Amino acid sequence: MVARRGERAKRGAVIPLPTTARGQRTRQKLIDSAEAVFGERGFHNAGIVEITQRADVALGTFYLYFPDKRSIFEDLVHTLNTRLRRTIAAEVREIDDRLEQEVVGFETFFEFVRKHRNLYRVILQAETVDDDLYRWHYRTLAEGYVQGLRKAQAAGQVRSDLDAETLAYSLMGMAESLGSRYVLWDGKRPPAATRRTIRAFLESGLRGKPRRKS
Amino acid sequence: MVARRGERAKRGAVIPLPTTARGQRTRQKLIDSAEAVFGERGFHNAGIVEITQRADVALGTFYLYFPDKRSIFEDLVHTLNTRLRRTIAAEVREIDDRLEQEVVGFETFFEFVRKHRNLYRVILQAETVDDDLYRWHYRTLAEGYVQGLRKAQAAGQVRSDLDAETLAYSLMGMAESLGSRYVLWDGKRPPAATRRTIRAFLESGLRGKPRRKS
DNA sequence: CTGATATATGAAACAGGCTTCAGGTTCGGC
DNA sequence: GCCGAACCTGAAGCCTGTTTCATATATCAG
Repeated sequence: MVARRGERAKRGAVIPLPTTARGQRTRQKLIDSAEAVFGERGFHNAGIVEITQRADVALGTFYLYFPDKRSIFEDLVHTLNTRLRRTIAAEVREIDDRLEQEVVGFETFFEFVRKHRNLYRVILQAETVDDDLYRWHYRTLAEGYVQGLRKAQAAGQVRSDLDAETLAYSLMGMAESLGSRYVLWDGKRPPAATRRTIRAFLESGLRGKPRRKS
Repeated sequence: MVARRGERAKRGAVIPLPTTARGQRTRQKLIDSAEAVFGERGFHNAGIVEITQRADVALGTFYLYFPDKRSIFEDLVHTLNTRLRRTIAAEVREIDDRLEQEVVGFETFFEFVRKHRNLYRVILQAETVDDDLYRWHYRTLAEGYVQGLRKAQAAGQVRSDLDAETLAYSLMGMAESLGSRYVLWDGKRPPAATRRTIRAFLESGLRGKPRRKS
C-alpha cells in the first residue's frame, strides 16, 4: 500500500522517499522544523502551519511527504533514538572498565540532551502521542544496556547477584531524572558535586558489597 | 478576582469551593472522573464531554466548578502529589533504618502506581500541559527526599560524601523508571528478582564502599 | 411557605487546526 | 526547447472539542 509519486497519499498509506535532491531537501527541512516546533510547543500544541512556515514551504507541501501529523512525529522519535544510541555507543566503545563506561555514558547522555533539548522533549511527549512508540524507545535502549551489563557481569566488573534488566531500567531512570533536573531545567552541565556523586554511587552500587575474602 | 457563587466564572477567575455537601460531592465526582479520563486518553485527547458523562453530570456543570480544562488538570496534579507524599510518609514513619525506609518507599510507590495507574501518566503529561506544574511536582518530592537523606547522613546511615539532591533525583528517577517498566507495562508488582536487586543496589550504593575492617 | 442562593442542564455558538483539492511550477532527459 | 514526472501552492472544507447561555431544579434559612 504505497502511494505512487504524484498521487496524493491515502490516509495511513506509506509515502515513498523523494527521488530528487530537491525533494529530499524539502523533506529534511520539514523534519528539522518539526523537531523545533514539537520540542518547543509539544505535539498537541504544535501546528502543521508553523512547521511548514518555518520550513519555508506551503501548507499543502507537508502532505506530500507525510500522510499526517503523527507520522512525522514517529519519524522524529526513530531518528532521535538511533542517534542517541549511536552517540553513546561511540563514546563508550574504547573503554574496558564498565564503571568508566557508565560514567562516560551518563556524561554523553547529558551532553546529548543539552545539544538536542528539543529532540529530548519529543520523547517525553511520545507517552501521550503513541504509547507503543514510547515503549519501543525504552525497550531498544534497555536491550543494549542489558547486554552490556551481562557482559560486564561475566567479566566480573559488575556484581552478578543483580538482575541486569532491573539495573538497566534503574540506570536509565537515573540518567533521565538527572538530565531533566540539571540539564533541561538549569540549562547547563550537571555541577561537579553531582558528577562526583554519580560516580561514587554507581561505583559501590555496581561493584557490590565488601567481600570478606577476595 | 473570585467569582461569586451563582455567577458564571470569568475566564481565569478562581471559583470558590462548593459550600453544600451536594456540591462537594459533585466536584469530587468530576475530579475522580477526570483522573480516569486524563489517565486513559491523555490531557489533549481527553474531552470535557467524557469527563462529565462518566461523572454523571451535564456538560455545563463542569464550568460551575472549574473555569476551564487546564484548571481541573492542575487540581489533579496537586491532589496526586499530596496523596503520594502522604502515603509514602505514612508507610515510612516508623522505620529507623534509612535503607529499610528506601526499600519500603519504593514498594509503596509501586503499589501507589498500581492503584493509580493514571497518576503516572497524568504527571508525565504535565510536562506538555504546564511545565511549571511539572517541575513543581518533582521539586516538592525532591525537597522531602533531600531532608530525609541529610538526616540519614548525619546519623551515619548514608555515606556523607554523596550530594543529597543528586541522590534524591537519582532515586526518584529509578523509582519512576522501574514503576513504568514493571508496574505500568506489565501491570503487576515488580518480580522478586527486581525487588532483590533494588535492595542490593541501594544497600551498597547508599552505605558506601567496602570497608576492609569491621 | 417563601424567597434567595446554590446547583444543574444541554443545545448551540465558537474556535482552532488537520486535511483536501484543483490546479500551478520546476526540472532533468531527450 | 519540449514533455512528463516530480514537486509545490494556499484557500477552503470539515471535524472535533471547548465554552457559553438561557433556563430549570434543589436546598435551606427565616
